[in-house]
Amino acid sequence: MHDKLREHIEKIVPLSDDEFAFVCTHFTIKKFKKHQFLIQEGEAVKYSYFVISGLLKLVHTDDTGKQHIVSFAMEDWWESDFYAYYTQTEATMSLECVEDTVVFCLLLEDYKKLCDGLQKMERFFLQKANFGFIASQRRIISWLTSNAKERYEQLLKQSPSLIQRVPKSLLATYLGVSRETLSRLSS
Amino acid sequence: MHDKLREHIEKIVPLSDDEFAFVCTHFTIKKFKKHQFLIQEGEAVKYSYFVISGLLKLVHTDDTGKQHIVSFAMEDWWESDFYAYYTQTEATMSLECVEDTVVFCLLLEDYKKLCDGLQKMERFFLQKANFGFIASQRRIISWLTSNAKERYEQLLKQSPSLIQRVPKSLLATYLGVSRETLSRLSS
DNA sequence: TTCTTAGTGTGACATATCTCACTTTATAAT
DNA sequence: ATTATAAAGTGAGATATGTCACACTAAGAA
Repeated sequence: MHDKLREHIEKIVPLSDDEFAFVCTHFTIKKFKKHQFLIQEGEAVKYSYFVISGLLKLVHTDDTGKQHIVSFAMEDWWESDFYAYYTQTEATMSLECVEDTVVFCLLLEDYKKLCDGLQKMERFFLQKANFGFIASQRRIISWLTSNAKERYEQLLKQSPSLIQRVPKSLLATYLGVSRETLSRLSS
Repeated sequence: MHDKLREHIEKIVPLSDDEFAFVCTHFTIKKFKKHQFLIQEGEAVKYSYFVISGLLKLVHTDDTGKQHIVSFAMEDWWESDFYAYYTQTEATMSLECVEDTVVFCLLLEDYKKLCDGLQKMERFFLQKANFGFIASQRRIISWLTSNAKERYEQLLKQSPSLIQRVPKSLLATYLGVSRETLSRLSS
């Protein structure tokens, strides 16, 4: 379990054994079953999560009750309702298991201790945040430049594994088209 | 000039006079006229920019030559083609003045020195990156949940000053609709 | 197996948005 | 003041996508 975390961090900053041991003290492991919620809209957000295995969806529900998938989180991804997490306010999104999932949990308090106690980890989170920002800017560009079919093809190319694991109706919700339209596109 | 930068940073981390003096040595000031380019697609990205005054647009041009505004940057915003900047690769977006603009310029090298030399600044950039990510995630949600009219109204509410300063044809490009459609929406 | 539920495909029509062509109105330059 | 240029508005038809209704298939539970 912990190996995965170490590998992941060391892609960005190398750690000594002692340092990694220190890092580990800040995380707890949790396991969830398909359909369980890690975060519920309207409630507090205690943790940010690092996914060891499984698959999560981050969902925003609009006024009309329609669900929209803001992002999927698979192995090696960090996920949370980050605004609610950093500002300790109510969640505006829910985080739910699409598959049975194992995660490392990080309290905001421990996140801060980690950054204070080990500058390398602050460096690590900075790089993660920067590339997270870039990734979501790319998704915006994809919206601006492409129609539903092209966006679907881009997703196919970029995350072929996702397409195997997720029902198409969920992919539609992520791509921002109706499931009927997506169905017609793929045929 | 420098006051603006100091105020901006101190919203997140307090600085002593010495520390701020150290910070300043990493920046250079530049002035640009309307229509000038700070970054050109296909070229190297030397700097990230902090906007003192004026207005910039970050533009992605698609295969068909159509321009899409990825973001506007006004006073107190940081802007660049961050992927190209961090990875020192060719720009895939251009950055152009919508108005005469004054910026502080930060070389990647100096960005790194700043983070290494003063942990507070790394903290500052981390917070900026985190909230930048959150902001662009919100824009994605706005796309997923709203039609053109609603997105326009959200923008109006959220950045009323922008609407005064930019021609509607540019706003259309930012909102991802044709200028004709936007024109019909506002009437 | 049999039943139930989740996922998928498809037809018909409604709606949003785009595109192209043209006019009108501002704004800047001489 | 006059002319050029940028911005904005509008009509008409084309296209993309949404919605609703229904049929079909696959997969899990009894």
